[in-house]
Order: sequence, then structure tokens, then C-alpha cells
Amino acid sequence: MEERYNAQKTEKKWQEFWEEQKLFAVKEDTELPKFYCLEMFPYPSGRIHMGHVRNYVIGDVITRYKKMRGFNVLHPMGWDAFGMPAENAAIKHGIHPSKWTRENISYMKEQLKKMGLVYDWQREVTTCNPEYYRWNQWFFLKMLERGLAYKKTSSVNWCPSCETVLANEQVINDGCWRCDTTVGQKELEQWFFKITAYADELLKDAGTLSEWPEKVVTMQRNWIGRSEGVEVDFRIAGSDRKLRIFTTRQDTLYGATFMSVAKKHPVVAELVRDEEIIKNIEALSDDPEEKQGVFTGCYAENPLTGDNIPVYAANFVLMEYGTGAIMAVPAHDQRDFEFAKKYDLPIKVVIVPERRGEVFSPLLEKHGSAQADAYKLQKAFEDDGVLVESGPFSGLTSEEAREKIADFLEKEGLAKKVVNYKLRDWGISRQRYWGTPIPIIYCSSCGIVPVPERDLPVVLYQDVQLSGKGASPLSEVRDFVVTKCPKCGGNAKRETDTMDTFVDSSWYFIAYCLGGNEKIDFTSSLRTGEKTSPLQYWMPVDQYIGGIEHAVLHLLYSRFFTKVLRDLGLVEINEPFSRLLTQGMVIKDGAKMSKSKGNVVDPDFLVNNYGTDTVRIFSMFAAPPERDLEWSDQGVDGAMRFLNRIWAFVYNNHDNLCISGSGRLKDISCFQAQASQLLRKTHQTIKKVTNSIERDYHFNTAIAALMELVNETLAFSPANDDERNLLRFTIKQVILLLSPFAPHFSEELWRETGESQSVFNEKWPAWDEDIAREEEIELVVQINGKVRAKIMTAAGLDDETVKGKAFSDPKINEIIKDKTPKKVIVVKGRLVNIVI
RNA sequence: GCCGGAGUGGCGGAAUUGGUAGACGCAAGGGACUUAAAAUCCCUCGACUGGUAACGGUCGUGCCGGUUCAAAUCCGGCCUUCGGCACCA
Repeated sequence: MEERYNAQKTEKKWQEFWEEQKLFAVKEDTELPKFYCLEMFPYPSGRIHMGHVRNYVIGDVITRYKKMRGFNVLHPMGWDAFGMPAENAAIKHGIHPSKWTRENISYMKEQLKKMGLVYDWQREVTTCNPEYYRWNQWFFLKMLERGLAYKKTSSVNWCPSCETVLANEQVINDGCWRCDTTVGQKELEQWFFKITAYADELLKDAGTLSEWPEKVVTMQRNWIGRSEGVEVDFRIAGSDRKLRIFTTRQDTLYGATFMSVAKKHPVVAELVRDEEIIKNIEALSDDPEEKQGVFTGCYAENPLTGDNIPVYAANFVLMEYGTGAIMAVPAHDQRDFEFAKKYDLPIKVVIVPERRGEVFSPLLEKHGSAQADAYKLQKAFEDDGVLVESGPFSGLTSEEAREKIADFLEKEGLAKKVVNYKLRDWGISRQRYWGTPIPIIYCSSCGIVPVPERDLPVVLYQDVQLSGKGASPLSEVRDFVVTKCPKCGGNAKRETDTMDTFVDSSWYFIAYCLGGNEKIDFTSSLRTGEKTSPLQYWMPVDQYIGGIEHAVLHLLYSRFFTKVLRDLGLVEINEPFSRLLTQGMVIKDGAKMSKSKGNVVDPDFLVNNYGTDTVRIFSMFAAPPERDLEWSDQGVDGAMRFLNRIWAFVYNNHDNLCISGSGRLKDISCFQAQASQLLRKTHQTIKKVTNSIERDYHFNTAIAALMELVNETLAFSPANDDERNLLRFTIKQVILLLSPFAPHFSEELWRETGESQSVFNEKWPAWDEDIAREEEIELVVQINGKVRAKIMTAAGLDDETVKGKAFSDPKINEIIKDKTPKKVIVVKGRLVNIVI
């Protein structure tokens, strides 16, 4: 054994060993309980950063721990390899996206291996591999068959200078991220996945995600944005045309004094003839700050009051939500209120606040009309209340009225109850090169023709020159575009858009189960009996770990895909991820690491200088995983010191410790005080570390407990064979408990203590509750809740004895003197509180 | 504006879910070893305060109230801060 721990040498040695032994390669084994541990796979941007390190170390610790707990652990890794940065590199440096991506992958893979992260690399997936993305295309075709994929025109972000579509995140302060040109909206025909067909189920099942952070579930709920209301038809005066609106506040219908429609609402084109008005509507600003409208010249009839109310085109009404038209109730909606003030429209109060079950409106009582209030309103009253001046519904509460008015309108055939969602269908078309080609052919005689399954994959054409200009780069490649129609054999053109890369990541966790890139085969898994299917065995993911930034997008898309796959008969589960951990950011000097702030820490540097085990210990110790982690160079030194102290101790006691197969430990009662205390502490630590991991993976307190045990162990010098035996036992427990956190270090010490098997084939230690129990406790005696004395007593005494001890303490006696205690409270094993 | 976290020593963070606030680590100060330094080891370390000392006392978990024998923890009202969403009718 060397005197000093050599991290470089040791880490390399065991990394090679684990890989050779395929220690973490797994097969389906129905005899063993399975555990699927997954971290969000990286985009191969070039290098691993500290965010990745933290994410993957958490997963690695869990993997090793669960393996020792006897689980068959699946822990795979892959590459989210399609995306814009590869195209940018191509444009900037003339290197092909494929080459750039593959070089990055090979570098990053080495980085991951150097960090001692153990994956079943046989199951690796790379999404830009045709063997992978052919299944994106296959899913697309399946969805097309089921009406879950469709094409429609919608507006997208468009940079007029680059002549390309931009994703929302590529629009920075209304400008193009590349050339800073102001981004506009453009109508484009695009492919969509009908995620809204699953809106209700996605919302309902969000309630089953009990082991997800509450926050993420809430964000998804809000994103789906379900609301129940009614669609009501307003007859347009002097026309057969009806104007349908959506509202959740039908209780305020009597207060509707005008209507607002989106400027793109069809009613505008149909009924407005005046050129001047049309021009004004088109000129409405898109500025969300300023509410603007133009009177269309039309009137509609309020179905309850029969009043004719003006119809406005307004810039704040969205065509995409509801029906693109609303009834405006200025007294009870802030936007309508502002609008009414601006254009001098009537405000009619129909809801008044309720106080202690009574109507609260002094003016109503005084003047007999709530309208006296209206002119002095400063803002809309949006809360529920009691209806006034609402015909037969007056006097009802908002809640009752919503029900009654909806029923009434429905009976009259004027309305129907509907549910609306904020969630929109998922636009997957991208006018970009580095993605999955959409498997569609346009034939002049047959129209839109899907590529037949047998012709998959539609391989991404390799030989392209990327300029960053022009529409979809594929559209300029004749060899790709020109094809034959699979139906009629005539001349046809291929779709040149590619898929959003979120499609790739929506099912990669399933691809791992099937064995990775080349082995993915859904058509045969459709045929296979479900019982033996690896999907049946591995899914769902038991623990998913990643950044909070995917709270909605990736996690929602994956949930959607899982449900679609279930309906296709490919999986039986409803949800892909049982338990989710969103790890915090790694920050330094109080800010997120970034090149511009110059506070980045380079993982390669750390691994080369300290070794990965030190980095792992520090990052697990400094904060619980869900919180942000403040990086500290001195903290890393501290982690290193911790490991070095253990090493030095084993080195100094090597002769004693390296005897293999430790003898039976004697009963605790035969030990001297210090020894029996160490044995007790050992069992307490096993308990503490295990519970800390089991309870929300709080590795920081697990490591703290280990440090305490190490401190006690290092202070212990054995006096006889029994005590030497005990020391050997304790050190071995320390190594076992430490092994998920510092795997190379522990594997090395495990061998140095006379073992010949891998520490990761060992069982996780178990504690003995009887030995862990304290024999003596420090009894705290309080007077009126203030600590006045501490007495060492035996544990487990009955209340009366404990009271007796408390009252016989001289200090307590001094304070109580002749006073009679009013009350004495005994908390078992902790304290006595005497109230005087 | 709405929703959701978070606020504890000089710092990162503990606290068995109402029962000794500050575990563990970092930094700092003092000491030992050393020709010296590094490394290592030992001691001190919330604030104020009494005592030569041994040893005490008071306050203290963002602020103000409340419940309780007892509150970092529960309740009500604020303040600060970090995320997410933002014309969704």
C-alpha cells in the first residue's frame, strides 16, 4: 500500500476494471427487482460542464447504492445529437454537422468515463443515427394514421434577413440572435402533433405524480391550463351570422356591454365592408402593454338582455384561444374595464361583493341601483359575489349563477358547456438541416403521401453546403427533394422540413430498454408477448434526474409520447417517470457559471488535479441535490482532506486491517466504554447514512454522518484483539458506506483491507437497532421552557423516575425552592419541563 | 400582476417534522511539530454580558403578532429574494 493516495492511478485502474468486468451492464432478470435510474442525456456541445457533472454524479451514486441494495439497475447514457449548434458550427467553420457532433460525442464520452460514471454503454443511443431517427419517422407515420399528426398553417417567428424560422428561445429582445434583425411573424404551413387530444389525461395523471416535485406538477397544470366554461352564441344584428364566444364567467353575462374579437377573426372579413375600418383593424398594434380596438360597425344581441351591443376588433383578443371572440364585461374584467374607459363604453355592475352572507353595497342600498357605483369604479371587481340587476338570476351567488345560467342557455339552445385548454398542439416542423426528415412526399396528383414504412428511414442527405441563408437547406438539394410518388409512381417532391429535436428526446428512455441504437425495434416488440418485453420489465423509469428547465417542455412531451405509445400497444404504462429529481444549479460567486462572467470551473481541471472522487464528495456534501450548489475551491480541499485522513489511517493500521475475513465481533457488553461507543456509533451511522439516502437522497447529511464516524474511528486506538477486530469491522463499514460517493477510493481500500471481490458486489450494510440504541442520554431539565440543567441518565427510564431525577438536581432545587410546580411535562428520552 | 420555492453564525449548510438551535464542513484565530515552509495534529470560534477563575446570565433562526408547558418548525399579517408564467376571456 502506498503512503499517499494516488487518485490518477487508482481511478484509471478501477475504471478499466469495471468496464472489463461489465459490472454495470445489465440484462432483464425477472428474479431480481429492477431499478431504472436515468439522467437527462446531454446535447453534445463539445465539453461536459459542471451542471452535467452534478447531474450525473447524483445518478451514479444512486445507481451504485441501488446495486448494493440488490437491485438490477439499468443506468444508460446517450446523446441528444440533433440541433442548431451543429449547424452553426458548420456555417462558421465549414465542418459538417455530423463530423462536429461525432467528434464532440467521442470527447465527452471520454470525460464521462474519466469521472468514473458507470453506464451500460452497450445501450447507448445517438439520436442523429439513422437507426435511431427512423423510429421518429415511424412514430410520425403511426400518429398520422391515427390523426395525431396533421398539417396546418400557423404563425412562426421569422427573421427576414436570415430567411429562416426561429424558435422562441432564439428570439432575443424581439431580435434575431444571429443578426439582431427584428423578428416578425410569418404564416407557414407546418406539421403538428395533436398533444391537445391528451390534454385531459395529461392533466388528470399529473395528479398521480406524487413523487415529482410539487412545483413541476403545478407548472404542468398551469401550462395545460384547463378551464370550464360555456360557448355562447350572440346574434349579429341585421345578419344571420352568429358570433360565438367562450367565457368562464357566464354569471356576468348581464353586464356584457360590448364584444371584442381578434383582428384575424373571420367575422371581420365577412361582415366589415368599410375600407377605412379594415385598414384601422390591420393597423392595430401588437404591443401587449396598450389595449387598442376598432369598432367594426357591427352590433350583436346580448342573449339574456336582448340589448344590442357594439362589436370591436381588439388587439388583446387571441385567435388561438377559445373562439377568438369574447363578451366584454367592463365592470368585472380588468382588461375590458380599461378598454371601456378608453373608448367610453358603458360599464354595468352585475356582481357585488358579499360580506358575512349579506350583500355589501352601500350605494345599492342608498340608491336602489348598483349602477351608481359604476362611474366611480377605479378597477374591475373580478371576484365572485352576488348577482344584481340580472333578471331572474339576481340574488344568486356567482357560483350558483354560473350553473343556472349555463343550464338555462343550454336549454334555450344558445350555448353549450365546453372545456378549454391553454395547451396548443405541438408544432414540430423546423426549416433546418440537422434533424429528422419528416417522412412525407408531395405528389401533384395524389397530394400528401406518407413515405411507406418499408422505405424508412428517410436518410438525412449528407452532402450539403450550409450557408445560414435561405429556407430549409434540404430544399436546395435536388437529389433529396426529387422523388417518385409511392402511390402513383409519378414525379413528386419530398418534405424538406425536419422535426423538432424534442421529438428525439420524447422516447429515448424507451430506446435504452430495447438495447440502444441498432437494437431498437418496435415492429417486433409489437409482435412479442408483452410479458417478456424488455419495455415491460424496465419501464417506467424509477428515478429521473435533470434540470428544472425541462419542467414543462421535455417532460410534458415525454408524457404525451408515452401515452401515444401505450395506445399503439407498445407499452403498458401511463407515465414514463415515477420519481423525478430536479437538481439545482451549480453557481460560483453567487451567480450561475458562464463564460461571460468568467466564473466557470472546468471539470477536466478538477479531475486531473483532485481526482473525481474528491469532486464527487464535495459536490454531494455541499448542498442537498435539489438546491443550488455554491462552488468553493476550499470546500474541494476539505473533501480531499477527508479522503486523505481515511487513507492515512488505513495505511498506518494496515497490518491490523488487511487480515481477510474479519472474525466474529464480541457482544457489545464485553467492550470497554470507548469501544462499545464506537460500535454503537458504527451502527448509528449505517442507519443515518441509509436513511439520508432513502429520504430524498440527502447525500450531504449522509456524508456528514460518515465524517463523524471517521472522526471517532481515527481517535480510537485498540488495546486488544477484540478491539482490533472491532476497528477492522468499523473501517469496513466506512468503506462500504462511502463506496457510492467515492467509488475508486473505496474499491482500492476494500482490496487493501484483505478483500478480493469488488466492493460493488457487496451487500449494503445493515444496522442492528439494539446496538444502535443509546444506553445513556443527556436529560435536559427546563424550568418554564428554559434549559436549566443537563443530567446524564440511563436511557429508557419511566416518567416517574425521570421526574425524580430532575427534582433531585441541586440546581433545579435552587430555582424551585419552595414553589409548587404547576405542571411537569416529560418527553421520553429528551427532556423534562417544569412549569412553576 | 399570478403561481411556486427560499430567508438560520463570517460562509455552505444541520436540526429525529413542535422538544437542548447551529451537526458536518469551509474560513478565521491560537498552539504543537519543523532550521523554515508546506502538509499534518491539537484547541477556540453566534452576539452581548458577569466573574481572577471554575462557572454563569440575557438575547438570538427576515420582521410584527398569535397558539402552546415548549415554535427555525404551526396559524395570521408584512418585508426581502430567486425561479416560472404572463393579455388564456
